[in-house]
Amino acid sequence: MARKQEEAVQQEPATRWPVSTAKRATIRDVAREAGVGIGTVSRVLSGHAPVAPATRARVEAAMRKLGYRPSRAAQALPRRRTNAIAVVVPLFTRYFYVEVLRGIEQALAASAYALVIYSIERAADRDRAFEDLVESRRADGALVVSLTPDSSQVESLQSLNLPAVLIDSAHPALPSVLVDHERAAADATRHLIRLGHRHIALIDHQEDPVRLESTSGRAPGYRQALSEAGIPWRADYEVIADFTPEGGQTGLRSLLALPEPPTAVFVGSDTQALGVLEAAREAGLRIPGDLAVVGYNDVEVARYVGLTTMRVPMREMGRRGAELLLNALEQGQYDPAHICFQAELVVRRTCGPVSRRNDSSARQDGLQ
Amino acid sequence: MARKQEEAVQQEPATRWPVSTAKRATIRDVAREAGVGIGTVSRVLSGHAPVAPATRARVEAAMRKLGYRPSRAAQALPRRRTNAIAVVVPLFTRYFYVEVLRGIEQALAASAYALVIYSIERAADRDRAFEDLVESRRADGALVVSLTPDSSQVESLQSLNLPAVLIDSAHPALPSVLVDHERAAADATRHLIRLGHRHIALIDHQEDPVRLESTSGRAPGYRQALSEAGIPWRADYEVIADFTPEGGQTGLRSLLALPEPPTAVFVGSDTQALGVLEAAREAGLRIPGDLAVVGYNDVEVARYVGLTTMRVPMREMGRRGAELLLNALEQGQYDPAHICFQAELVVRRTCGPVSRRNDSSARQDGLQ
DNA sequence: GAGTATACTGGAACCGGTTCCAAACAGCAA
DNA sequence: TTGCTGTTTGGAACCGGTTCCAGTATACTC
Repeated sequence: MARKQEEAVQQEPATRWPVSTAKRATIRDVAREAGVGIGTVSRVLSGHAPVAPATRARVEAAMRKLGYRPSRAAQALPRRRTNAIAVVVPLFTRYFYVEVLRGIEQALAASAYALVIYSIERAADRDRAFEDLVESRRADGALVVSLTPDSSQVESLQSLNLPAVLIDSAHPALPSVLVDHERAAADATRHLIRLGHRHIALIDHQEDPVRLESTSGRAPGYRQALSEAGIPWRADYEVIADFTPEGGQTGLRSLLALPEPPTAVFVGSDTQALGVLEAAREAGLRIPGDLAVVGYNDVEVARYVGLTTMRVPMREMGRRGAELLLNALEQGQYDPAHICFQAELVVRRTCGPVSRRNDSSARQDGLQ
Repeated sequence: MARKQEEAVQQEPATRWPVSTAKRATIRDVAREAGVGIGTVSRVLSGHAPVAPATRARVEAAMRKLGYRPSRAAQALPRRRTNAIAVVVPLFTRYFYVEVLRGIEQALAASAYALVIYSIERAADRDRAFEDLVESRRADGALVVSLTPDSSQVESLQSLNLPAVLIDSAHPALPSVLVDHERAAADATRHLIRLGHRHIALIDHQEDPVRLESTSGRAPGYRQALSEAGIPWRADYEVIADFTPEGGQTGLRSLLALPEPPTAVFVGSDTQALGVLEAAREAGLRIPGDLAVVGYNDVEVARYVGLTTMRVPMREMGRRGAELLLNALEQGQYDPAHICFQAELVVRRTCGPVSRRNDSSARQDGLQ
């Protein structure tokens, strides 16, 4: 009888936080205390304009004495900038997005910008986030991950003078950082072909529910690599499955049930690939002997599981996107780049030559 | 010759974003357009005070015509609130923190609050974040994850009237949401004891670099369970390793090198437990036959790998913490709770009875 | 000693909202 | 018509900073 995760609430004497005690000191209080004008205090704060050393010292003493802290809200108004950057990101939990966020965070850490997150779980959120972002001018710029704003949204961004950079999505009017998914998929498939495989299946996931256009490009790349090699494309070798290990698992099961099961699978995400490995083990297949598997993304555990996969430079993408945006903010104009990263094949233990018969046809390393 | 992940930059005609074109319409513009006073426009916006239907319609028409959007920055000043909540979170990449964030996000999605993230990677960041948070009043409240503010920080939070809730850490003056790590560790160890194990090791990680006090509680719980069962504690069975799969791997290797290696390991994190499983496989140990493993957290892949582990309700913790904070903001006073969640043992495939000799002593399910 | 930079400084005006007070107006009873 | 509520409305004052202009003091030149 499993104990439920009950939560024990320990009551304590009610901790009222002082509802309206100490009023914060304002710039005028400091000015009075130091016997100077508010302009002088402001100058001391910003450091832009010259202030006599003696005066500066008096003002600083007053600030310290009063525990003065400038209010960002008040600064934001005349400065016309919030010193925050908004990130619009779908499906917070997926490794890919977390990694991108991490990269963004790294780039922003050095700057003075705060990070405001808009998480999108459903398509409806998407528009709400854009609304809020654009309307409220809560941030000075936006990073949009894996989401393509529609033209009216791009228009409002522009008319509001709100610079935005797309990461893993594209729009002609906005700078973007992307991965050549199509080429990556082709490379992954070519690797399997070079290993001698002719029966190569694809297990991919549906596009994210919030991403309106499907630009994944994995299927096109896969097909192209096949056709290059003169391998006929087979509809029954292309499986769409959930973006979960279980999805991959059922995906592979259905492939193994075919009259002529594949000897290799290219899986559109490592998350699914983990399930593929599990299903293979469960079916008694030896990897890579009986089945070769290539994943996609290079998730943290992939290295550990020994999964051969296409490494997508997720963190770098975030970093680069943030840098682009910071530049734009600084310069007042876009760096007009569309930066395209290439995924890199990482060979590990889950793929090898097609069978023991022709093991001389290729070796596991030095292939690229 | 592996192709490096080069980035191809495609130049495009410089996309200058209009530097200072359309000035945003202000509330005064709307008032003029609609032929009313600014007060009336404000009333229409807020909906608080009564406005004659005809007037409201005129104002709304004017707003639409001018594309008017109220500025949050301007609203924040007189309202004395920013409608944002700050989350101070260490080590963004760890699954635990991402899950907590996810829970927070869920709770906040319904509210009108934006989410501002302060990510802490080094101890120095911690104070900087608090400084910024407190000083600048960028948010109306704060959620602090796994970090214990020092007393001066708590003081400034209180003197500034900034409500804060701690998640996975505690302070007498602040509400908190935590897990009973000690009990959880004891439960995990007891489970192994009940399976008949007497040689039980602990592999744990150092405290997070940014968390000053070490309140993990895993070692104490482990030791307590041992002593309850009359099993002598052995220094060589307690290993501290990096918070990575590799850490777990080397941890287990060192345990296996002992003259009397353990038959079971309780690992302080699933991340490390994955490495433990790998090291066991590599050493030719059968799991759970030769080695029983219990992890900690119930990371996403744990289920999939079949890892028996203590489930920590990470998302719930985030959600609950955010709710506490939202309540505090709404009511102007703290819900004075210290909420304590219990971790739950999730039995999967990585632990079983001590050896084949006494396999009748316990069964894998129905143990709790 | 007058003339003129130069270095500081004070504070009004402003950013774009909210709030509140007083005024305008409508409706109704006396 | 007058007096008295009650509803709407206008706009000044304010939130807490920044900016800029004008003014004062000091220094330097001739």
